[in-house]
Amino acid sequence: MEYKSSFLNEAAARGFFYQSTNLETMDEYLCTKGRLAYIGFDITAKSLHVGHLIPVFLMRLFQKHGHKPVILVGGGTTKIGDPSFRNTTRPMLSDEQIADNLEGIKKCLIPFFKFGTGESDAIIVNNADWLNNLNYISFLRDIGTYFSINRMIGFESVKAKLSENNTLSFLEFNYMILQAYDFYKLFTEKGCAIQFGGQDQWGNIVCGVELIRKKTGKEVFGFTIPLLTNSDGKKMGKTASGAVWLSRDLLPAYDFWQYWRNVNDADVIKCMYLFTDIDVTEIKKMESVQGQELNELKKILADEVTAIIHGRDSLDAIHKTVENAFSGSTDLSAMTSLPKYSVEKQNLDSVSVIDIIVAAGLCASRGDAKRLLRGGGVYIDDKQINEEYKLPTDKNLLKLSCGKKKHLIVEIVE
RNA sequence: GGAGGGGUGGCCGAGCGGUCAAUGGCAGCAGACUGUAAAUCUGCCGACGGAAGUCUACGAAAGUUCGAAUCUUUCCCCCUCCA
Repeated sequence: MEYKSSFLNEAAARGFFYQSTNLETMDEYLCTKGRLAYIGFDITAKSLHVGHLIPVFLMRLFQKHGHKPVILVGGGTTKIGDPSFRNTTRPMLSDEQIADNLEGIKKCLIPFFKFGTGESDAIIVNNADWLNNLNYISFLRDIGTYFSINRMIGFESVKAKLSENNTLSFLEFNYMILQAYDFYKLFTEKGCAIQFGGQDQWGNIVCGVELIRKKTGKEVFGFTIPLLTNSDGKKMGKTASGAVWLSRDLLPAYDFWQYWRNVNDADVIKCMYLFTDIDVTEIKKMESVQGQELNELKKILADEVTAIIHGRDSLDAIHKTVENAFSGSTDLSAMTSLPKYSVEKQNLDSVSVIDIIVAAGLCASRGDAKRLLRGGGVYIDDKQINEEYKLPTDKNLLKLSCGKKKHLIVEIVE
């Protein structure tokens, strides 16, 4: 389908579009540059992770097409916790934790946008600014009157929670109303007439659209992104061993790059569309690539995503490390992106490989490290070692590997 | 307020006095095969210890018992039905 606005065309072509309210009018509306749209992030951790990338990249696209992204951080709503499609209640966070997380998240957002006061410069707003000081009675009279419980319990997100015998607390039930209120605030105070969100946010977004219509008689728009899953059905961006963080304090650029280098074959093209700035027509040409050659695409994908978040400068070191670490090269000094661990020469007798593995955080416990070693998962300079192995005394650099992908440079110092 | 049913390892879910560090599934880790992919097969999967073993753990606390995830009491939490 062809849209009038360049933004919708590209968003749809790249796979960002799931559903929207009044598509035609919104399309028309977006033909004028400098429109505002917002998306909200809860601040439950001190960094964004790969799961947040889809909305972030959508916003980036929005800015690319001359519009103004409004990033809403949920300093207020995080205190409530969005219950949509969750079966456990979110843990309550203290004010200090929230403030701390907020700083971290802001940092994560910086590489994606141009911030400022210009027509299409992104801004960050915090809903704590208007939610924290709400007066209960006047809020109920002013806003609560527009919400019907009958209607709210009809929303899929609520129904799901109720039918699975989970408790939906009144606190959580209010999340929807507050999110609608956010939209209302941003519309009336900043003229922001579009809200983006994940597919699971549909109900919450529609609530906002309705609230604004009832209160102001104006039409605003909601736009949702499809729930993207891996080829194996898991939510995209979720890895098993914890989230893939965007903050470099939590995850070094090298590991971030590796995450993308290792995506499933079936997901490479999808990720190209969503997470890179590569032109749609260019990606189209890549769609025919099959089999082993996909590895090349994975490298491009990894490069492009990493460049956006960690800067293009970070790629050099990563490439050098990868070329050496995965080719059996013995040039350990070239693998600068690998973590390092130092051992003093005089301690060599008392320090075992297991000690190093645990101290460097490659295994969670000594038992874990031992099992790994027994199972043949530990290598020194690419040679599998066994329990009798002693660290050599005649070298000053060693490559210690746990499995084929996790490497550590062991430095023996005087 | 009343009656009933529950709370077990990251999750789901068995066990219902010793053989239980706890079946099974999922997730995870490693090995084989490959392409740093997927699928498949094999092994591992509480902590400490070289090992024997020790410790911690079946919602919390007390108790019965030689011995408790399993029995009793109290407490906390969740669910269902009734009012």
